Amino acid sequence: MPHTTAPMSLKSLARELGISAATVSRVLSGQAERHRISIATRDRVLGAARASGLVVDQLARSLRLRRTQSIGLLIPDISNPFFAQLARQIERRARHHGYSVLIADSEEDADVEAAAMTLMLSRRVDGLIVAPVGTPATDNPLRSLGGRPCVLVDRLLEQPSLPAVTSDHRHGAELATQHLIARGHRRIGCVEGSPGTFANDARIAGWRAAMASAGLAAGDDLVAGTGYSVDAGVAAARTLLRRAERPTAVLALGNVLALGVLQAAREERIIVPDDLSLVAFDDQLWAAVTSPALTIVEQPIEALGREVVDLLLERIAAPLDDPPARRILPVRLIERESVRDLGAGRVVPAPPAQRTPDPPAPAHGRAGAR
Amino acid sequence: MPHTTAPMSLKSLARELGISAATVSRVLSGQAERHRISIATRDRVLGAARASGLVVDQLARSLRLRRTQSIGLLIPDISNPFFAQLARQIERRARHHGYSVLIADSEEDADVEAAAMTLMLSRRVDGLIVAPVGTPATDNPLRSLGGRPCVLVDRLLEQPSLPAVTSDHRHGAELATQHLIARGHRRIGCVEGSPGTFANDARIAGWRAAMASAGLAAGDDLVAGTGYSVDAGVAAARTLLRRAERPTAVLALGNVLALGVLQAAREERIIVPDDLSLVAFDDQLWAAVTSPALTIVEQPIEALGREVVDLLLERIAAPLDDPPARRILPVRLIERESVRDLGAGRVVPAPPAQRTPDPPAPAHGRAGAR
DNA sequence: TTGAATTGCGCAAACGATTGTGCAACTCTG
DNA sequence: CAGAGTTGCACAATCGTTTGCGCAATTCAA
Repeated sequence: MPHTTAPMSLKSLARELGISAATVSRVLSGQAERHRISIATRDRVLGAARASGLVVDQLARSLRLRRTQSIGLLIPDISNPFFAQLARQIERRARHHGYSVLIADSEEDADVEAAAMTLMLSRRVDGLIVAPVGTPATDNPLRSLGGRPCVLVDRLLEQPSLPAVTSDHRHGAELATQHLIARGHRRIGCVEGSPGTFANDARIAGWRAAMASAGLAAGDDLVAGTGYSVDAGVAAARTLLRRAERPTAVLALGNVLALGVLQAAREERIIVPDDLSLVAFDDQLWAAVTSPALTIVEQPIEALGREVVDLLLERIAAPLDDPPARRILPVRLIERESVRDLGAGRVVPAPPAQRTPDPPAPAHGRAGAR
Repeated sequence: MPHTTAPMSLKSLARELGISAATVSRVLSGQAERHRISIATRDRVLGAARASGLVVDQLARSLRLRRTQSIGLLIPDISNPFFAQLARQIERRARHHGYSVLIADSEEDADVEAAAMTLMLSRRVDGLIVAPVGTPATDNPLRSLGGRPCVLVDRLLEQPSLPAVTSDHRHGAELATQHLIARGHRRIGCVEGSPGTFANDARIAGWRAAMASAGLAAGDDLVAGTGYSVDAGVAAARTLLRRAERPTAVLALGNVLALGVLQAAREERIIVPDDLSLVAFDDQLWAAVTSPALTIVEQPIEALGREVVDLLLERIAAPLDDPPARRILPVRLIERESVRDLGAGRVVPAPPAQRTPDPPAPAHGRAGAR
């Protein structure tokens, strides 16, 4: 029978029962045995607590215990599907361990990030999971968390050496590039996200490595991009596609960027994959129904969430475990229809475009529905 | 100069300065004037606070103030792009007003929802924003929040009469249906999400109304669907597409469902929009690059977030404002390429096969050649 | 019958902030 | 120079829990 009006507290329950708050507290926290509370008293407390719908105040509890049973999550853009899914996995795993999650969106802005982090620390989160915007300034809270553990996710940082969990961005890019090279592509461009962030730069490095070991040029004229938005993707793709020597393939270092590439290609009347092959990062539900269905480097989002939470919780339980562990999770390539096989080693220059209707592509790989 | 080791508190700062915590508190909260703290003391406090990187403990503050400056957000699936965007807007607006957001994902499960809500209440959120899973049981916390305000979003509820903000789901469905009817469609199906949830049912009602006022049948044989997932969408679309009298158009009551429809159509070798027109709900970045680009009923997500936060904060500031306001925000139709014009008023029957009442599962849909 | 052991629980001090009240030490005023 | 007014801050209670310590009352042993 819920009292709609009663902001019942442990204290008031104790008063009603004519016993001390201490006893109620001990009963409710299962310490009845250890403190030799009589069975009778215990049952009376339990019964009354249930009947009144008592929920103990976590605020007061946290204050006393110096532990909030909550963690902070700092994400650059929660509306980016990759981070949305990651956030979901993290929240789910944390809940599984009895932790709540305080989420903030840094909007890829270092100041917002710093402010949000300070706020979370002032709310006494037990630990922090951060996908950092970039290398933090010296007065950034990331550098002096109040002794509370912090684990990075998706993006590593050199400067403050913190434990981290990411997927193997570099290898993902290598895989994608090798895939294209094996299908005869020689000029392969990159539409990048935010230069300077770890995931982005690692992917660029992977691309460069693969190109180099195939003896191919990987100059700056093959890279463009200024951020993880569709518009930035469109602009970058346009730049690349208008180069004198147009790439026959591009890597889009993010699924939102792939949308930009697709859109730019439409505008320029360039057919994917006939005139331009495309490999994108981060699988999404819709990646199988774009035209064409996208070949994708998939990150293990669920594993990322699980690992990062577990790692943080380990640190919370036993701090000061000095060597900041780094877990790099494997990625895999999902082949769909956005890559054209140019045949053995031949570079086929793109023909002057002319719009052909979209072929009724048959369904292929299923989007990663978890 | 950040003390990496100092968990500085207002209290300890006061001790260091040789003054009382009361004074420090008053200075830090800008009450120096009102309490006639001398300029000298004020500056000494401010300086020391800045130098030591002091952040006041919000836990203790909240306990004393009986106000946490935080709100809870309960979402059925944060990885659904619609809710992810909504969450972002809500978090952003709340932050703008100085509130933090505690997010939980109910996974469309009433028990998880109830547990999460209880947890949030025990963490003393000042208010709650909920997209409810369904009509809550009598012992659901939604029915007896501890006197704290709660605003629903996206989904209304009849039972506990709470203020709410949604978009005009019903009118959106009417718009979409009228759009199709105006283009000559007569058999228009619905792929629904979770029957019983408000948004879903309102859309169905809108569809029925539009069909009825055009004198068209809107029977249950034109509706299918069991949830907001791609797989559910595929299954529902398959059911519809295999009916003896196949619809010439379908409404997908959610963007993820549209992906399912697209996929099912591929499998059945039915070309969109040539053989089947499609209108979906909730615009997404990728909706413009699917094949074909999707005609969409768009919800004003930013406005939804803004309104729901503002409404909640009003309630927090001045509770007991009895009439539970409901704000219904307008939607609009974005025309793209997934609807075919069948010509003025001509009823183009789907392949006029033999009239079989509800065949459970005919072998395979005809190859939609025409 | 008495001292020791056991049982069952309450007292009170934290945790770290906020705030109404009080009280010295000045500064005026006449 | 005495009383009144002002200035500048400290005291202590409070928010709701948790927990070390202690103390009555009962039971037991001798």
